This record gives sequence, C-alpha cells and structure tokens, in this order.
Amino acid sequence: MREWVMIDLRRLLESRLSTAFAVLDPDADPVLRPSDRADFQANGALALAKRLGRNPREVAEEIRSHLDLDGVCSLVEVSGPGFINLSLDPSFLAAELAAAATDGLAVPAEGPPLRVVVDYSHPNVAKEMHVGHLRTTIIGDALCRILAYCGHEVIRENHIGDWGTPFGMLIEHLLDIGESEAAQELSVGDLTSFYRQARASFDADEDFKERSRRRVVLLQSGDEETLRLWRILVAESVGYFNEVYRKLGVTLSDDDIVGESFYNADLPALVEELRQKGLLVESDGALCVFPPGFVTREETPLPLIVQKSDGGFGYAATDLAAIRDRVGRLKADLIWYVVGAPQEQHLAMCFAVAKMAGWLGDGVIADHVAFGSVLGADHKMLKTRAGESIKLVSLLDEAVARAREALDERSSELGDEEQAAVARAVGIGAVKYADLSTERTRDYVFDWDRMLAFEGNTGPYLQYAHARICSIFRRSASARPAARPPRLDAPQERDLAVALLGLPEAVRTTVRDRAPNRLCTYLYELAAVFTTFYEQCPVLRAESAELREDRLLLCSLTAAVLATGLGLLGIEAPERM
RNA sequence: GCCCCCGUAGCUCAGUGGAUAGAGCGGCUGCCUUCUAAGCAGAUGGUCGCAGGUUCGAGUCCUGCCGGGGGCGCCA
Repeated sequence: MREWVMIDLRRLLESRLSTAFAVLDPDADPVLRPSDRADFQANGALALAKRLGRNPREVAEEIRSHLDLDGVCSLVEVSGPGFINLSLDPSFLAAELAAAATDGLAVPAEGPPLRVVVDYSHPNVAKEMHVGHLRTTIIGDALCRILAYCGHEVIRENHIGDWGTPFGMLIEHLLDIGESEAAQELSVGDLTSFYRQARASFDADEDFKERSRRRVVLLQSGDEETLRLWRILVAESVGYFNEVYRKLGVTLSDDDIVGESFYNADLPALVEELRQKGLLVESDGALCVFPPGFVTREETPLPLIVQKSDGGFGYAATDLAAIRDRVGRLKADLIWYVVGAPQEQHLAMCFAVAKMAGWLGDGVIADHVAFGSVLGADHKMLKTRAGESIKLVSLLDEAVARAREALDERSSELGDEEQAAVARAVGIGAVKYADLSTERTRDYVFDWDRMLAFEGNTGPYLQYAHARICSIFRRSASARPAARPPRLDAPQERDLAVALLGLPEAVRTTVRDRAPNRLCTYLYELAAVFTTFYEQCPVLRAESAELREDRLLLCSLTAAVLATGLGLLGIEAPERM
C-alpha cells in the first residue's frame, strides 16, 4: 500500500463522531453532511433522541461532551433542534495542505484493492461510431482511470461486435466492391455508407440475401477464405476505432479488444456445462435458460436463449461466456458493464443465469453501470438505423474547430502548433465534460451548443482556472510556494483549503456511486472557490513575502488537484489557453 | 397489458431523510491603466409532475395516478 495518502476529512470526522455516538448507542449513524452553517454538520442526534425518547438538544450536547476532535475542529456547537455543527481548525487544515504539497495527492482506498474488469465502448465492426458511443466510452474510460488511481487493478475490455449474422452481408458487400476499395472505405471511416449499401443490397436483392446466408454458414464453419475477408473488415474497423480513440484521448488500445468472436470456441462447452448443471431447457427448438422472475408480455417465463433453433449462438451466449472468462481466467473480483440502460433486462438475465451456473457469487460481483440514452430533438433515441445519428468524429472535429476559433479571437501569443494542441484539449475537454457531468442514468437531448459550450460549468472553465494558475508561476521565476503550513486568515483562503482537501471524498463517492458527475461537481466547485480567491486575494502582489508564499502554496495545490482531477476524467489541463 | 428509468427556475442540469431547494445558460445591473473577462459581484427567477402515506423532519422513502423514454424468445 501507499506510504502516504491525503486525509479524507469526511471519514475522519465520521469515525470520531461514531465513537461519541456509540456511548449512547453502538449502532447510531452520525449522519454527517456538508453544512452551510459550518464546514460539516452531524444530524444523527435527532433520530437517536427519538429512539431513546429523549430531548434532542440534550442528546446532542451529551454526544458533544464525548467528542474528541482536538486538533481537528476549532468549534463544535449544538444548533437548532439538535444539529452538531463542526468547524475545522485552520491550523489542522494548513498542516494537511502542507503535507499534501510535499507528499502528493494520493487518496486512500476504500477497502482492499480489487481486480476490476471494465467492459466499455464496444463499437460494432463496420458500423460508424456515433454520439451514442460517447457515453460508454467516456464514462468507462474515466472510471478506469479513477479505479486505478485508488489502487485497484483495472482490466479494460472492449467487447467489440465482430461476429454474428450481419457479417454474411458485410463480407458479400466487400466482395462486390472489391477488397482494396472496401479497405479504403473502411479505413477512412466511411462506415455508414458501407453498412448501408450492404443493408440495401440485402433488402433489395434476393440473390445477395442468399449469398449472405451462405456466407454466414461459411464464416461459422471456419472457412479460411471467409475468415480472411472477415479479418479485413475487423482490422480496418479497429484501425478506424483507434483513430477515434486517439482524437478522443481514450486509454483503450488493441490489447483491450476482446470481441464477441473471442468466445466462439468456448460456446459449445458453455452450453454443455449449462446442460450438465440441469439449467438448459429446449423451447421451440432453442436451448434456453429460464431465470426466475423474468416474464414475457404474456406473463410466461422469459428465456435467455443460449443457442438458437438453427444451432447458431446469439449474444446471450457470448455474454455468458464473457462472464465465465472474466471470473475464471481473469480472476475478476468485480465486473462493471458500462452499457446503456435499455439493456438492463438482458444483463440482469445474464447475471442471474451466471449465478445459477455458479460463475458469479463467492464474492465476485457484476454490475450494470447503466447510462441514459442520447435523444434527438424529437426526444427519441438517436439511432444509426434511423439515419439521424451524428458521427462521433463530426462532433469531435466541430468541437476542436470551435475551440480554435475561440482561441484565435483571443489573439494569443501561442505558436500555431501549441494553439492547435490547446484547441484540441479545450474542444475535446468540453465534449467529455458535458457528457461526464450529467447524471449517468439520465437521458439527455443532444444539443450542439450545450456539448460545445466553453463558459459556465464546463470543461474549459476548469481548464481556464488551471491555466490562470500556471500563468502566475510563469510570470514570476522567483515564485516559490511556502514549505510550511500556510496561514489561512482570509475567508477565501480558508474556503479554498477546505475545498482542496475534499479530493479524497470526491474520488471515494465517485467510485462508490460509479458516478463521474460527482467528481465533475467537486472540481467545478473547487474551481469556483479558487476563482473567488483569485479575484480577491492578490498572489504575486500580496502585502508580504510570507503571504505571497502561502498563497502560492494554495495556487500550486489547486493546480495540482485540478490537473489530477481532470486527468481522472480523461481531460487535459493545458498550461495556457 | 406487465416491468425498468426519468419528471426540480424560461432552457440545460446538480442535489448521499435534515435548517432558507442550488449551479450554469438566456434576460437585467455593475466590474478589464491591477496575477488570463473562457472571468467576477449583484438582483431576478420554484405549488421540486399530481394526490395520498411513512417520519420529529420528504425534492429524496412507500402507494396510486399523469406525462416522456425504453424493454418485454431466437437482432446486438
């Protein structure tokens, strides 16, 4: 484990409070919350008083008398009907800041380090990545970075759609237009027209349809020539995905690709295992498992179809094989599926069947990290099929173009190359933050101006705060932060200190709720508190050398927390903008 | 028909059962000879979809409605 980690203010106070509450009731919850009257408030005395049949203020007072917060809080008082208000001691805050400044921003892990498999992004071969892929890719990537930061071992899995019946038609289309032409089309990312043309031929041409069906059979039977053509489709598409990932600044690489086809060889054995465990039921010619609690429209049991009546395997089979593989081979403790909310029932069924088969359980947990849909102006889901989807790359390119425009307006002294790099950081940062900062499970209506806003609660606002701090240090070569605990006399300094020490809690709750928007909110509030400080507390022109050094320490830490936090979200923190 | 998610300011959204529900955007008032105005300060803006219930206390938990989205056997 790490030698030194930042203090988690919330957990420290909670543990001290629990000790004091325990004198009256060992199981009492202090109900610690942030407060606008103090730094924190404990509300637990009210519920406890009710349970004990006593006066709440009296109970609160009694708890207060048992509280040991020497050196942590400078003021603890009972207020209102029985709230316990806690104000942190400035010298305690200062000491923790100084420690963070010398020892770094490592955060304490909650519980033992785990091996976590994160399944995200999963685009489909020969299909365009559209704005709908943004959510899984960005949220999944941020969660991976955050988990790793907390000391967990992260295994990224990009479960790409590289198998199934559509490949018959895609391969036939590839043959029709010629291999080199197809490779060209796919590599430049013109996947939409490729897929649509294949689809159009399939729908319009009986002969093509028949060839496609035969091609699927050849593919599944392992025909070498067919596999070779299939590999062209996969390789060109993956090359294109990597291009998008590079633009997006996502940590996925070829090593993380574990497509559906990866499990092909496992599927017969998987079916056999289910059969031996007595879970398999034949229904209308298909091999199914009926997990309890799932019903159809007609209230009849709903099957998870493992093997179709034609002998083929569907996605349920590969999803089950993936669970089995992740637990068996990868030894995962935890599996996160960053998958859209509409697939909730399907995943719940897979998890249920995996539990029935004994693949899940024994401390292995699979969780659906669901996210809401991206909707069009008509409030319906944006879908590739409907032809109204927006290409992910178009969004990214537009974002960078708008950021470049904004930068050019500011007559910056940056060279062309750095200007372009900053434009990328700002544009992509805006898009990522716009997505990450909305509550995960909520649907949102796609809006260019919202995704590409650079003002207010946006990625660029956070980057701007960071860049302003860098500018202070750039301006003065002699700018040295204090090596000692800073005085925190001004309220803006004190507010900033409390905000800076909120990082561990922000990271912890982000992981607990698998909610990057919590980290976004924290960073936005930190940046806002900093900006107030920046407006009202001169740094380089502070009245004394000591004050200047103290404020430089606050600046330096703020820049570090912002850069770290943005990094955890997968957003760059340029030094100028 | 059944199940899941969502409903908070004009718009987009935060809000772990606690005190007076918060931001941003748009609109209104101010602020760049002073460390980056992608900023700051201020004012305005709310029957938290509706109705019951649980609770000392409900935007938050429960039930029922209304509205929106999604899912419900061989597509992924």
